[in-house]
Amino acid sequence: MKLEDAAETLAQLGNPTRLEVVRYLVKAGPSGVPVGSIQKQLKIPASTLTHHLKHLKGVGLLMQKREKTNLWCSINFDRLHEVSDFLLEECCSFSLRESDKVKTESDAA
Amino acid sequence: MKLEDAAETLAQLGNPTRLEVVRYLVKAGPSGVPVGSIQKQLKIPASTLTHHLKHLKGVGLLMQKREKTNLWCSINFDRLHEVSDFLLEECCSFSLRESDKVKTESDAA
DNA sequence: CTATTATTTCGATTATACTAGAAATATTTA
DNA sequence: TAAATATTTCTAGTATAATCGAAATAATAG
Repeated sequence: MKLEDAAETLAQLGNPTRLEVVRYLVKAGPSGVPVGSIQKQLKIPASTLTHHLKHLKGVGLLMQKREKTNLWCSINFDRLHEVSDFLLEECCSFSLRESDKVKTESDAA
Repeated sequence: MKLEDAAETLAQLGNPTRLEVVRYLVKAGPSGVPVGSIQKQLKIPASTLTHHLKHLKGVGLLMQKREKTNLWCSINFDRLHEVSDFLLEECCSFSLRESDKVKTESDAA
């Protein structure tokens, strides 16, 4: 995952309203829930919710599928894993050489 | 971890410049690096960097320790783990009852 | 076609974030 | 004290995001 994609995805997760939606969708599991149910359960105004869902969809965290009048929403678990992994990847491989950690003569140049 | 704290932390991670800093600090490992090294390596203007470091510190992702003229920065790995865990927690426990997933008569009320 | 339900678009307000240059401050060394 | 290095504060321009009511648009059922 590219850093900029990760940043964009994290930014979308970094809004309390959206994170609440994500959490709700995670709990809902793969089958998902209709937009209207999210709206009523979490008490988010419809237009606000649509706005946020568009954001989540934009970064690939949300999948939608229409069935009759309902638009079912579900989390893209793979995507969520990718982001989570990005945060921790390389956590255990401290690869900077010591010489890069302190200001050296060449730094000053 | 409370949802709002998680959201705030994710929001801070969701800026490309800050995420780059975080990645750099993760690579640097527990011993960390001075502010100036980050600034030169990543080519971030000093004032911009200070600004971002303050944000990271604000959500507990960054630890700082002065030694002579250098201010050493290191990642709070535990904090990073917490956020990462938040994203995935409950991922495998789909706890919404089916009755909550579809609009019901009581929904309409 | 009409009514009903579900969702989106529009528009406007308000707030907050990113960026970085210049000047200020701190800390050490000579 | 003076000089050098390191970091922060100040300030300001610019951009982007969050919010939500009202109206518009789908989609279906009768």
